[in-house]
Amino acid sequence: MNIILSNLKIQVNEKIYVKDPETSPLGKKIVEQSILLIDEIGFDNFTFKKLGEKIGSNESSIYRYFENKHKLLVYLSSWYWSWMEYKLVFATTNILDPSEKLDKAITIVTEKVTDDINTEHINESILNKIIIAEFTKTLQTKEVDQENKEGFFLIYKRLINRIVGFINEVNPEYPFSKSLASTIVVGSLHQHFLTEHLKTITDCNEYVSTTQFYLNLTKNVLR
Amino acid sequence: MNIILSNLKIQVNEKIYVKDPETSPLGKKIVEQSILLIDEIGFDNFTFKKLGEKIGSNESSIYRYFENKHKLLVYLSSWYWSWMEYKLVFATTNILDPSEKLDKAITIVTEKVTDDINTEHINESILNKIIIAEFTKTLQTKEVDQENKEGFFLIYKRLINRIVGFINEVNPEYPFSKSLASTIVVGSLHQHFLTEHLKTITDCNEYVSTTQFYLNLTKNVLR
DNA sequence: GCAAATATAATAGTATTACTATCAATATTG
DNA sequence: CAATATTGATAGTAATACTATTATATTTGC
Repeated sequence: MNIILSNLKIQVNEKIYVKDPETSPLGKKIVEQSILLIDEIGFDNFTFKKLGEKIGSNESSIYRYFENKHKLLVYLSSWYWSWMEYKLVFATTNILDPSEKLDKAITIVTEKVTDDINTEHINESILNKIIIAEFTKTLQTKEVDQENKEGFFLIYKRLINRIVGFINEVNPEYPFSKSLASTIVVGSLHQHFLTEHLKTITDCNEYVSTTQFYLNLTKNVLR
Repeated sequence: MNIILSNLKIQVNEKIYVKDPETSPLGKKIVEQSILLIDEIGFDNFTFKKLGEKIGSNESSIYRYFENKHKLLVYLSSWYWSWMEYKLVFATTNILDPSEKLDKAITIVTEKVTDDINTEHINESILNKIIIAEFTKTLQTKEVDQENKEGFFLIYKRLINRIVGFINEVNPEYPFSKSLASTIVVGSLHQHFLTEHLKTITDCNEYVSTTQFYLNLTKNVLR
């Protein structure tokens, strides 16, 4: 997987950016440092001015890559889910047993993320923290229907539907495969959040993982 | 239940507001109309200035009730979960069979909400739409740990823990009752959101309800 | 019923945000 | 090396998120 990923450019819908940040050093710096800054101060407090100061660049230069900070977050999310999709595809390729394949998939999307050294400018571990803390904000806006039409969430929906396919292989009779898949993916983000901030309403902690909870849940639901 | 609720004041943590909006006509108007305005334009576009214009009142008057719009949203959420807790408590009182009680509880927290005519100035149906679209924003801020310490989310956590109690009654061996309860409550909000905006990654629609999905899931997980 | 206290409205003002526009300086490329 | 594209610097605007002050109502307590 490593070799393949190192030669692979994660593709993100062109409508999300003004100029593709992967095509220049400044663009890459914007992506790299925005991840660190959003993690540090939170998306709500994040501004292009602050990012400009952090990277020693002008605010107006950042606007040449992204229309606004919302689009930047959508970009980071798309990148994350696309990267996650690759991990999932490679981890499940050549596995014939449907249950084993589904378990692998659930493990990939629910476990804690470590940095992928093949992507120079992106720290996936920190990006994962941002996704846990901020992902639903990309969806929960008044513009969601318009942005959905423009394909902003295609990669995310494709990832969910890959898991739906695995669920259907395990139990073709189960009538809620889509809801189960979306529950696993977005629910595990929430459980990670609770583990960090509201420990009294989750069982997940350093000893019992979110992955265990969802593996157990899925096994029981589909048997 | 109606008679009881009509005499009942929903209690919200005092630290959330500057002045209790329930104590004056202006306060009630702020709560009533903020629900309508947030639903209309979305929380991100909502400002106290716009609310002031809507209710024919001055911006500065609103600041005497709520420090900022985030606190107002936390107030509305607390109110909502408190109201939900009453519905849950009354719906489950005197039911002896644990499974039946849990099913009732799940139904209450996952089904679509209709207006409660006992609360003059609050339209619960619209408030439910706001909770679906905006609730996670009350948690997902950099200040979550501080606000949690101050008790901003107590009512919500108490509601989750009531459901945890019901789950434990049905199956005391199940090791993930807290994660299951939080998954049901926040997950059902997400399923309602998907039903409205990203229909391709949910099975819930006008014929198959979110409630059915969670009743089925819980039954299978706990048997 | 009136004085005192409280609540609300009106106005003004500040710092920050979220941009857009223009032009100069610097790199890149053909 | 000239043309082109990219970045930086500066300035400017409208909106946001407040705070402060003072005037005007309204409520309440005696």
